[in-house]
Amino acid sequence: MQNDPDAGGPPFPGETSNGAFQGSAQGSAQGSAGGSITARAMAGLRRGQADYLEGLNPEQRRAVETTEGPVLVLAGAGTGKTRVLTTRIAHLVATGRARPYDILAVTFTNKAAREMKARIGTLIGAEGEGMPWLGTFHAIGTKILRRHAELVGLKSDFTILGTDDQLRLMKQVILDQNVDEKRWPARALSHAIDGWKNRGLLPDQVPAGEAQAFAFGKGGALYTAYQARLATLNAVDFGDLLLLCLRLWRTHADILEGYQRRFRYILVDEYQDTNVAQYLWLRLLAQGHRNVACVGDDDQSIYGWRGAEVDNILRFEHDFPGAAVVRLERNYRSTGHILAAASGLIAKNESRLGKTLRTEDEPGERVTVSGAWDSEEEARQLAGEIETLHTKKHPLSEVAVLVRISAQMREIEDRFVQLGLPYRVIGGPRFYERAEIRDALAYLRITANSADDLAFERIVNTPKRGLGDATLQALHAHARAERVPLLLAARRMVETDELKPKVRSTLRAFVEAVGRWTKAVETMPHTELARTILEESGYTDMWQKDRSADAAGRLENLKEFVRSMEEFPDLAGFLEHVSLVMEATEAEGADKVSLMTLHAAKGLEFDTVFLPGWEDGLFPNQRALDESGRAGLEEERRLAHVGLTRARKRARLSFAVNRRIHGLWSSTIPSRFLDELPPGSVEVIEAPAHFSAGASRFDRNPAPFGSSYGTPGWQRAQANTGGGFGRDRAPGGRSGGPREIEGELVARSSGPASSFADGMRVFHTKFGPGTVAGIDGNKLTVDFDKAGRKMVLDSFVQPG
DNA sequence: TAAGGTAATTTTTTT
DNA sequence: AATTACCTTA
Repeated sequence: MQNDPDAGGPPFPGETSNGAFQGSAQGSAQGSAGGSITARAMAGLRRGQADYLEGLNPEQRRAVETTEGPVLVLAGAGTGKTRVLTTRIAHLVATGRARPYDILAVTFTNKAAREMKARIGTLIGAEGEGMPWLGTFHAIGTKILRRHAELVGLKSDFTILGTDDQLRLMKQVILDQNVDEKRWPARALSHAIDGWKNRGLLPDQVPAGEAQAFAFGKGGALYTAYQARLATLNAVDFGDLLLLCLRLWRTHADILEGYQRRFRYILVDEYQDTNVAQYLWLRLLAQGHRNVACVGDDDQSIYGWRGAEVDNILRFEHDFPGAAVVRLERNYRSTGHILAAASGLIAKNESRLGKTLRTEDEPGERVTVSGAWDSEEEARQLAGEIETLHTKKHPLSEVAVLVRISAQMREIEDRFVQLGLPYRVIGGPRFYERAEIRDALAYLRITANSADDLAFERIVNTPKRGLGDATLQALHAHARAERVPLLLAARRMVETDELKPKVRSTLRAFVEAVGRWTKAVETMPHTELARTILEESGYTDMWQKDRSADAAGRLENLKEFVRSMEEFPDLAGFLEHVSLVMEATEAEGADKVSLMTLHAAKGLEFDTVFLPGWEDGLFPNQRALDESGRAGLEEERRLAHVGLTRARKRARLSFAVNRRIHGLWSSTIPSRFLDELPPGSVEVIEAPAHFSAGASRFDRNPAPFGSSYGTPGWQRAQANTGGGFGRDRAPGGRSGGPREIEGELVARSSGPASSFADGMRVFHTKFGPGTVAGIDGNKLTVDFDKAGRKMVLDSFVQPG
């Protein structure tokens, strides 16, 4: 790698393999009137220009051409961020400043890495191996760790654990340390450890107070024990892939220096999403040549809840003194009104570096806001509108519905199914996360590596063989005492009389089967081996016998799984890929509506975007507010900004006045974000004619929000919907018929906030009779005769 | 051991 | 409402 025979080429744009210079000259010849072709080409050459730089705006160009020293590129939504990144790499290579393998380019997702690879491929013609150091933080971390595994106490073929394996391991550790798993569930502790790892903290670096706050003061001990277990299994979790790099570099300065020297140029995508560990990782590497370019957008930081530090981007200039800061503010995606709405909203955030997106596109349609009686109606409305668009030849693949939480998807999907509207859900449980795939993987893992205890445990009784808890306990005891893997322990125990005859023979059959498969690794093609294993183990049989609805789908997934193995040369190669790239390759191209969460939508764009559920509590999400206060609100606002900026031509916001939350109907008020939108770019839509009869108050009374949007009337409506509308809507029926809403509102706003009082006897449809014990706005605390003390919404309680 | 019932628990998600 | 984890019982 250090000595590349092809590396000596001169830094001369005209001679790069893609023919950039020639292409430019020809292009000019076509459109040029005069005879100065050569002169102009030479001039361009002198300035180091090639046609990959053409079409960049001045800021983009600066971001590409400022190659030396630290650079922070603040790239707003739709400003050509990826283009800048890829062009920058092409530029570095084309001008001879670096060879592809001198450049470290990190992304967060495999998808982003893949896209960047493809785009660089078309720019400089170097495919695949051309950029060995382009990848996700974790992929590159893995690559580095495999080279120096022994220095951090691992073998170079260590396995990378997924989340479920992690949890399984944590459970064992908890058991070992005699911690009550009821009080301290494995999930919580795993999460804590993840958090520490995200902050770059090894077990001995965790602040003592913090470590003691977990598991009766044993937090630190558990972390240490967990790491020890990982080491004995020759395994790492995702956090380790970065954390152990840090440890390696801190303890072996020579190795660090090697990497610092190797990476002449460093590029980071989505910098606003980096956590502390990633930040430290980068900072160590960047100490060498200090040519680090970070591209990000503080206004699109939406992963604070999983450890991303917006601060990293906010203090870049402080960390890298003398850094050049380039702002990309010209948006090439959205029309004027959409951009104005998004900008106006995000301007309400206080902690931001500040950018003002602008466009030279036409204003276009205004962002629409519409209300619905309840979430079902909202779904009907939205689906109806999509159908209308579709009949007007709007491709469905250019329509997206972005929701705050996945629970919102259900009603929308139901409606789509009813109408026969083709749709696809993006995100959700990943292919490799599905139970059947993890099971199949576990079979392959135990076959490839007989010491993989976690895999063994997962499938020893899947399908059910009668090897339950008791058997596993015995195996564990033996394995621990002898310090051998479970499979080996099992192999020994079937030679003794420790186990009951029946269990013994089943276990023997299982152990022998695994042995057979392991032998077959050498002789049998790996896809055939996989098929054999799934067949012989009875695993496919298990699903074939399963009568549940999704069994067929699972079998289909298994087939797809085996098929996907074909792309890899052997079993080991496949397993390596799978541990890091946990995603399915989705069939693209079909004309379908996309349905996803706002988080999943980052980086995507569509002509038309629907954003349902803009209600306080849902969006901004109450929990985010409760847990992170103002910072939480700002992150929610950034999420709204991300949602709006996904739209090229049309953005449609909506809210429902009643929504089912955890199965209970609650009345809701429109999101505060709606009020923060610049009124000039917003159009409030009144009820379309196709509303189902009587379902909407907009039908009979067209103007509760109507043209008076933003006026005191709107404000008042907002202030009162919570207490006002819901009351008429006891679950199970619309008692009393339609109301004159406007009159009701006025009356309400001057009247008392609640018609309940402490000590009043009330009746709740679900919890039955009870006594009011407290009132907080529209929430009542009620001591129910049967159900005990509950917090309920007054709309479901009747005086009684 | 495994099925079946009950109680608890609900954001966002990548690697 | 729906999923899921846990606990009881056959």
